Formats: sequence, C-alpha cells, structure tokens
Amino acid sequence: MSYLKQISDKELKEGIEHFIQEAKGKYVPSVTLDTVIFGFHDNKLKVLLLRFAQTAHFILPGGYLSKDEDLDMAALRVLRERTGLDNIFLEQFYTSGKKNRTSNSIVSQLMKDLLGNLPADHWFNQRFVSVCYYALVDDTKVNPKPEPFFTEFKWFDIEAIPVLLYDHNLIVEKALKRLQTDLDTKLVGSKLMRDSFTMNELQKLYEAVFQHPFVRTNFQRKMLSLGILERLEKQYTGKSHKAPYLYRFTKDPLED
Amino acid sequence: MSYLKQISDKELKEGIEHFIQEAKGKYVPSVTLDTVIFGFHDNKLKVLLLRFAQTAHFILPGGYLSKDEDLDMAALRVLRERTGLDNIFLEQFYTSGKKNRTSNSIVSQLMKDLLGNLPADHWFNQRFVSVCYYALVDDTKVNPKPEPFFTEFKWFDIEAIPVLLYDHNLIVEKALKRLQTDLDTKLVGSKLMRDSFTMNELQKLYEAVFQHPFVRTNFQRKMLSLGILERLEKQYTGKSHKAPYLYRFTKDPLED
DNA sequence: TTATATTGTATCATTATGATACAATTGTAT
DNA sequence: ATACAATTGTATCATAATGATACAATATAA
Repeated sequence: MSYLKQISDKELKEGIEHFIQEAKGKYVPSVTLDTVIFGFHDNKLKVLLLRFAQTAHFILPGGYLSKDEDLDMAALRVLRERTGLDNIFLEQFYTSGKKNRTSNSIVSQLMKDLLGNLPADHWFNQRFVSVCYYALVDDTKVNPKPEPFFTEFKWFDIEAIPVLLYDHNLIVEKALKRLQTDLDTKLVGSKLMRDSFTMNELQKLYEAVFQHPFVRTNFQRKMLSLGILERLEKQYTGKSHKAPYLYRFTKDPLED
Repeated sequence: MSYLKQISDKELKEGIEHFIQEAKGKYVPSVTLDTVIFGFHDNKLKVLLLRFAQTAHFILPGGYLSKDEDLDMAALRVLRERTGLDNIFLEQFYTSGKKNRTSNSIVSQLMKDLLGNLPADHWFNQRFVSVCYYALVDDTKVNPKPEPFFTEFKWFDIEAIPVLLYDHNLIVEKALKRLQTDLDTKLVGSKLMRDSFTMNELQKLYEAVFQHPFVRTNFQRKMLSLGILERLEKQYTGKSHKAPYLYRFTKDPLED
C-alpha cells in the first residue's frame, strides 16, 4: 500500500544527471505527461501520489513523451512504470500550459542545491506543457517501481490531498470533475470496483466520487435499471442482518 | 464571408523562411495549437477552415505557443490573428499526439518542393503535439487577416467538411462532440446566436449541433423552463402567419 | 423468542419528457 | 369581408424518471 526508500543526495544527484543525459535525445522537448491515478479502497476514493526525493512534498506521477511514441502510449507506459499495471483504463482530460506553472517551486530550489546554478537552456529550465490523464485502477494490484526522483508513494483520500508541487492540485480537481461526468455517462464504475461487490459498496463508490450521499433505495433502483449489473449469490458476512446480494458488471459499457 | 489571395511560390518561400527564422527563438518547441471555430449562419453550423497556400487542401486555423505566453492566451491570440475577434468564447477540449499525425502529408511534400530537402532537425520536421480549442463566434464579425501559409478562408457546413490535412477531421469530430455536451450542460448557445432571435432560430441551432430534429412544442417548453431566455417584442416578418416572439439570453449562464 | 441492523421491494407524489390537439395570429387569395 | 394556409403559443394527456417513505424479509446476537 505504501513504499518508502532512502536515498542520499549523492545518489539523487547522480540519478538526475544520468536521467538528463538520456532525456535530451530521447524525449520530445517541452511536453510532459501527468496522471491522476484513482483507486477505491476502504469506501474512499484515493489518488496515488509520489513524494519528491529530499522534499516533504508530493507530486502526481508523470513522465515524458518519447520521440517515437504516441501520446496515449506514453501515458500507458508512464502508468506501467509507476504502478506495474498494464491494460489500465486511461482518459486524457486536460492540458496544463500556464507559463509559470513549474517555476519558482521547491523542486527548482532542490535542483539548484544539487546541481548548482543551471544554464538558462538547461533541461530543467525548460517550459513544460503537461498533458493530463486520469487512470482507474484496482489499487490492490498496484506495485510501484522505485525511480530516482521519487522515494515514496502513497494513496491519499481525495478529501485529504495535501498541497502538491506545481499546479497539481488544480489538475486533481479537474480530474475529479471529469471522473464524475464519466461515471454518469460512460459508466466507468467497473474499473474501480472489485470483480463482485454489494450494492452498498457500489453506492459508497458513487458517494465518494460525487462527494454527496444518495438515497439507498433510489440508488439501487437506478443502478439496476441501467442493465449493466448481474446479480450473483448472496454474501453471508456473519453480520446480524439480511445478507446482501453480490453483483458484477455484465459487460464493459465502454466497448462499442 | 470568404477571403482569397494569390501568392507566388517565391513569396510563399520567403514568407516561410522568414517565419521559421522568427519561430525558432520565439516559440516553445513541439507544441502547436489548433482551433475549431464554430459559427452559425443560414441555420447551419459552420466551421472556419483555411486553405493551405499552393494546395487544394484545407486545415484548421492554428498557431504556436510563445515562450512567454500561457497556453490559453496563445489560443486567444491565434484566434485574434485569424479572425480579428477579441473576447471570444474558447474551450480546450483535446490534445492530439499521435507520433505520425503530421508526417507524410501534402504539406511536407510542398515544403520539400519549396525549400529543398530539409535536415532532420529542421523546424518543419519537428514532431508536434497539438492542443485543441474550440471557439464560438458571431461569424458576421469575423474579419480574417492574411498570413503567408494561408491564402483562403472559408466557412464550411459541419455536414460537409472536406478531407483536411493532418488529423484535423478527427479533431473537428471531437470538437463537435464536446460542443454537444457543452450546449446541454453549460448552455453555450448564446455565444452562437445573434443578440435576439426567435425560438425557431434557436431550435435550428440545436438541430444543427445535435444533427437531429426536435419536436417544436417540447423544445420550446424545455428552453423556456431553463430560465435563461427573456421574451422581447414580437417579430413581424411580413409572412402570412402568426408573428413569433423574439428572445434573448438573460444572463451569461457561464458566469458563476 | 425477541431485538437490531440491514436489505429488497413496493408505493405514492412530483417532475420531466414525448406526443398530440387546438386556438390564435398574420398575411394572401378569393 | 371571408376563407385559407402557415406558423406560433399553449394546453393536455400518457408515460417515464426521480424523490421520499413504508414495510416485509432476512441474518445474527442476546
């Protein structure tokens, strides 16, 4: 659920220098990708964040666009690198391009401390436009890989996202808004639920995404009327009340 | 409504060379902007397209991102340059990033013919990621400026868009889909209508955007129930039937 | 057996939507 | 004047969707 690695300034500096060396020829300049990775756990909507090495601050998982790579492929690769997951549901939802969105940040200061004063045309002094995707994942299957810049990953409740680097708080907000409409129109709920679940669990997902309660009986009627759920056997939990049915999503509503 | 200019190969070549000279220091590499400019005229939804000089092909109005410019500002500037309009309604809706989206096109061939074989790292051989905006304008007020690459501009009915250069047909399709949802959710209709209009004219707009008819009486009931229209005096057209009321949008539904 | 929590379903009122009817109005034709 | 055609504004009816509430049916604990 969480990963933590210690790294020395020297290791970090070397890692960064090595990265920059490689990046120059490999990546399309000026373009980054950021991903808002949503999971659903403990009846809460969660977002995966990375702690930037040597700082107390978190950041969205992101990456760069290879010169020979489609943008969507790059987003998938970034997700694979960060979460170890393939076949992820991904949607592009926004491109962030304010001119000062990454300047004057703690990261710039850290880079200066580690690498000295960088020339104006240095990789890290580039202006980046960031194409943003959101992903829906089964967070129990996420198995993140270590990477020089990031020494910790952590799932945050959507209601308790800390102050993030750059303009990433804004990006998370936009991702949530898009998730809300997609949950209604594209019925992407299946991507966040386990294979089978109770109606109550599904309701908790909707309440977490929309951040308001639903009337239980009406929610159930609505969901069943959509024709996307299949009723399975009952789930006996040992609790002292009627056992709920389990459901699963019949077919993927996204397949056309 | 339409603009046409003749230009010689020599003029075009000089124009392009001059542009490239300027562009290198001025613009963020790898990033372009494309705009789908919608207008509403003759009860049809129209899109403004530019003919690429020396070709028979049309293209979306686009531009580049200046190094000291926010992305949204760049989109506004591009629109101002192309249409002469300020205070335009603009929405970012998609970022196009397939690796080959601009290669192997007629434009590449034209550039080769004009400028000779370009080095691999030449400005025009860059790979561009394009951030796409759509705009809603009063097309009677559009007063486009000439520009070296483009020698003709023309409004096309959305139902009769020709084959465009690059992936621009795809971009127009995505713009239309987004316009459909925004017309429903953000009620952006006011941006495409003249100041006052009849209910029938408004219905024609909706039918053009959604590309299907609405039942007149129910459409009227729905529109009036939204509480965004103000009824004005009747419009006597001299036609032999009841004169319709004129309406106007009360307040901008987008102002929060 | 009783009590408690929760679930599945039914019901009713209200609102939204689709389909249709019809009177009112404007100008033209007779 | 009168009849007519075209179109508009509004009403009405049936149906569907939604919000609010009631209640019987479990499943286990006491």
